[in-house]
Amino acid sequence: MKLSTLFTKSKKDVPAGETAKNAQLLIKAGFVEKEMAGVYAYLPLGKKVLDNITRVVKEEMNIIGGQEISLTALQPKELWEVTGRWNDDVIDVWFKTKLNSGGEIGLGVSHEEPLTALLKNYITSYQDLPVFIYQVQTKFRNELRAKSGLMRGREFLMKDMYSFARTEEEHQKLFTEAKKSYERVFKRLGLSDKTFFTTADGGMFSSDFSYEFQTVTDNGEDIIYLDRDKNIAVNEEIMNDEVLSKLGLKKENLEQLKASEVGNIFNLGTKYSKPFELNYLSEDNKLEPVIMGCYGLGISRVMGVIAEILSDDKGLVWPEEIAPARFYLINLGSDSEVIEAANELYKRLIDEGIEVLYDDRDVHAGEKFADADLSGIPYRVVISNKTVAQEKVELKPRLSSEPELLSIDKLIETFGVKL
RNA sequence: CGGGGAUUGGCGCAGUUGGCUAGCGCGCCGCGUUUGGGACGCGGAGGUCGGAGGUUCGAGUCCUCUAUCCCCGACCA
Repeated sequence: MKLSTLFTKSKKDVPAGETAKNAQLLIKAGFVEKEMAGVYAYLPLGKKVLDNITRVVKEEMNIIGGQEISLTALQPKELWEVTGRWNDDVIDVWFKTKLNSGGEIGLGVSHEEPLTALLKNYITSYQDLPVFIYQVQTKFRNELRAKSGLMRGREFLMKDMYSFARTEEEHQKLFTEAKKSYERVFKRLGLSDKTFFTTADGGMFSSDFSYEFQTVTDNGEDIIYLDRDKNIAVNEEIMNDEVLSKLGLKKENLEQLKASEVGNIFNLGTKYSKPFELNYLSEDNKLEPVIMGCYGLGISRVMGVIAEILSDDKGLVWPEEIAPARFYLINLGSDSEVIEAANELYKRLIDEGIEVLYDDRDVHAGEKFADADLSGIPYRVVISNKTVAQEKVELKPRLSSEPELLSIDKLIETFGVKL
């Protein structure tokens, strides 16, 4: 993509009211636009990042056998009355509205009910289980106070996966697989150093604990207590002596940290399968309730968290897998040889299947460098009189301050698609 | 939902006790000079001051109501 044709541009100022670092940077760099509190539109570069995060998540869910579907955002009241969760005292963040033809509907806050109901049409035998089903969808929650930029929205993108097992033991197996896949996701997203498996309250989903992936950041909403040696944490909401001894943790080894919940996985047991009568016939011809699990991952929130914690004073820093492009290509100056060389390299990179954002604008070097840094694209490639004279290009990783000169062939050999 | 702050061109802001054609910076358009870290000169376009009502000869400025945004708290399935 050429920057001269990209309709967005970076800003020098950000709204004073926007204090969350993630929102400030993403708005400044032209990745998102705020529509209202907790509701953001994604612009071309931001949409690429969001899609890339989604891609990584889907790949990992698919590896463990996740089957992707897409449920509906419009939810009929009747479905949620089965579990009592239509009641505003139970779920107080519904966006509810009426159909012109009569019924009452809500915008999906989560999807346990519809999926459990749906599976009644397909799960009848022990031979139909186990199964992982997931979707990536916009969720709507009427938060009293949206805040922290992308980290607590009223409309946000979430991957929610559900597991369906025959027995508690089978559920545990699925749970462990899902947990591992989450660890791979956070590793690929560059968050693993700061993300910890955390035991938390089961909330209204479960009478047992729930488990969260908490990424340490000052802008987080949760407080966790981390045992660095054991690499596990406890959410403040369940911190007490009983829980600690159950988890084998000692108070004196714990470090108090602020964190943001980027993922949440837990056992639903038969909480939903019972009311919806989602049963299967066992080998010995007995009707048994399906054991369910739930695995959430806030994709747009993760994007906010990454913007928040991986950035530096110059701007965003995207991990390679999710960056909007691999290279930020700059032509320096207006000499025709330079521009020609840069244009040629741009074409070559496209031919080689390397994503590149080409800053072909007629602006000063400083502005291009500043935007290159701000955008967080992993590698900056500069074509100038100097590089043209030596028949080389200049390469600089986003976080490095030392550019290196190398030939175009070497560049492509290093970064091109391996066939 | 409680408390605090805010709303003035696309963005960031200023606008004294009410007073004349509402300013500044960024960005934008044109011409020229520049070109390895957000350059400069000259000339332009663009706002009716969140909304509604009121006080007044006169309201961006005062009063009432209202909407929205931000922060702290509560909430967070």
